Amino acid sequence: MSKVARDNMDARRPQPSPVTIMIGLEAVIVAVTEGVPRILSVGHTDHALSPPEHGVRTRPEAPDALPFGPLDPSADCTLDQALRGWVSEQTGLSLGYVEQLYTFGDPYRDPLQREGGPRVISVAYLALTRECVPAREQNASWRDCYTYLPWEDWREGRPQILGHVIEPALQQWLTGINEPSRQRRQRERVDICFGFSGSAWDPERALERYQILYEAALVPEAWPQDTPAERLPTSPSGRPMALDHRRILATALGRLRGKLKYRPVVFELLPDTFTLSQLQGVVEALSGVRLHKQNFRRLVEKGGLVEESGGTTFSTGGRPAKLFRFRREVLRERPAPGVRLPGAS
Amino acid sequence: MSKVARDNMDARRPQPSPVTIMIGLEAVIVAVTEGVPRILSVGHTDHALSPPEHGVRTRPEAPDALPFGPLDPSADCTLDQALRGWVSEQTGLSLGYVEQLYTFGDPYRDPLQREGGPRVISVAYLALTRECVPAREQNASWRDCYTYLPWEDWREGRPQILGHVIEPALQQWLTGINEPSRQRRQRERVDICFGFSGSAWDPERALERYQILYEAALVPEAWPQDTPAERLPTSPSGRPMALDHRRILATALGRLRGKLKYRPVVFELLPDTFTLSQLQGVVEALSGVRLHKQNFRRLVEKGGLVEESGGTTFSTGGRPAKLFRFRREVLRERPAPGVRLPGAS
DNA sequence: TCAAAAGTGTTATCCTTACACCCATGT
DNA sequence: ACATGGGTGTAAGGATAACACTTTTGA
Repeated sequence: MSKVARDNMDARRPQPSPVTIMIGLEAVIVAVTEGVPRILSVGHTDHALSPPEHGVRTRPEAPDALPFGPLDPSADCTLDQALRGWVSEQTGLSLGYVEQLYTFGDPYRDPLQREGGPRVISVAYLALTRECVPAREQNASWRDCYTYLPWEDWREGRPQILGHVIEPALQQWLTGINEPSRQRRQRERVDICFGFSGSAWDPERALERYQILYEAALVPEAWPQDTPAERLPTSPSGRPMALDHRRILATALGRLRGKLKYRPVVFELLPDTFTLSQLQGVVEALSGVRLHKQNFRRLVEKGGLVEESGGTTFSTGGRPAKLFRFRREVLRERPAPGVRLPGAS
Repeated sequence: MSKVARDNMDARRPQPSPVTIMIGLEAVIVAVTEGVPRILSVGHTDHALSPPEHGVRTRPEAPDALPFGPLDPSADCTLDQALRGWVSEQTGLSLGYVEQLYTFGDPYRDPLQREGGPRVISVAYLALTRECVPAREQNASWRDCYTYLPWEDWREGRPQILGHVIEPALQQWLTGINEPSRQRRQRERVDICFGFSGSAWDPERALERYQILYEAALVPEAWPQDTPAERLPTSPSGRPMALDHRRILATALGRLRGKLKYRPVVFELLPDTFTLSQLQGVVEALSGVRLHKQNFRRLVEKGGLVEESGGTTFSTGGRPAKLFRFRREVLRERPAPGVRLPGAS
């Protein structure tokens, strides 16, 4: 090996440092049942089950959290394997589709570091599963992901919370910005992300929206640890989560919404055979918008995404529906097969 | 804090382990000049400048590497800030657009771990920059990214190397797979990724293609460290890089190609004003395919992506060209503004 | 018989693609 | 004059979005 390359190698040797590093693996495990997109969450207490009211001053003491497991650096496995391992151990779920989302490494994102603990770097994953097996752990359960991000669900029209709570609060935040050019930039960003002032609502921008709410301190997660209860600003609702887990959830939702359009990931969430309404229901649940029935059906059928399985189901409430299955050959035919959302420009 | 939540916290405390963890930040820094997409690479020796011949048995002793810097866990900054910091320190470049790509954590991906060194987790970033400032470091330089991934450049038609080297080598690899169902699955995967057997070429699948070449041991990076020179399989060309850096490069290229279509990232690589040909040249350089001139122009103009700046340039070789600039307002008007490639289904 | 959900048909409109052709400069 | 690259017009085909309408079940 040449001297140059050896020098580069040497640069990688660890410097002595008082702070050690820990890798945490966090998983957003998604399943859709009866039109509800659910994620597996742990650590919540039962008395906290009722969702907080809009605008109520609140700071839950035992917030929900995403399931996670530490990485054993001496273990002889990849990050993915480690993740699958502890998820199966803790919950009994064997994950199918798994995708790395993002690595979060802000200092002090875990309060433990303040107490002299290690610096925790979290590698977040998105996992999709068909079954909602009740988790093996006592304190884990499947929860509607829109309890955490209620402004993301537009299926019943524009969510009340946007007009009643979020828009005025963000306007107030914007007027509080002194520097004019900064204010203009932020106003544009808010308009684009939240669809204010005539901008369109883009379901994929879930992370950017959460990020803005965080910067504007409209989510309890952004408030300092030691804020006295009476000085807390009002929460724009949405159930909080531990640490930055809601940010991770928003990342997962945005990524999944994007992926729907160009990869056939929906089928990871459906049984082998399904009706077109079921398929549409899952897409709607995840994207958070309603789709035009006839056009949706034509798109997936003529797009070669599904084929009739031959069977029919009578459990529809109306006329029996044909059963379909995913048509794998589409992978050969089209470069980016997925379910196009309207206005996907 | 409730007992449940506290238990969760405690699970995050570090276990005693003989193996320590190190975080490395690696950057794929991209710039496009004169139609060549370049990345900043370090650590190569001058005598290795000539590209290896197709099919030559070779194992460069001082491979090129991506620039990287270790994360100081006690430093009070985010991963992004740390990255910008050492890039500016080492190269003098101040990065504009920066995006996290992926975190690589396979054990023993760095041979140092075998020698009892720490487990290295690499967080890879994609960074775009306009200027090709000659790097401050002696052994850093800008290099055509297709020297590393020659099969990805279809601008002059289908690359020779695909038909002459890669396709036969992969066919041989496939016939060597004993289990029939596995062989069928892998054959389908190869066809889809490389566009064999009538499948279309999808520029975005750069990572999947590299991954296959790696699994088929067609890149030197996949060969065992101690392979004697005479037993080395033939390389399907493409200049190798250190560790898994070529995989990181492939990740970056695929991601960038995808992003071009729905986010206006090209403009991060162009000066403030530019001609439409320059714009097209950059898109072509990155996507690796030629685009239809007139349609491209109409798409970006009627799509509201650019506006005339008023000026013209005479350094074209033909008729002077109007200068354009990026039209920021498009962000408001369209949910996902980008440059559509042909056949984007 | 009616509600509910499945499924079919048709049309106007826009966007993509491909082709042919003209324009302004340097040599 | 001509080569070179910049720029315009137009027509065919396909995809999208919005309509109204029929069919088949359970209650």
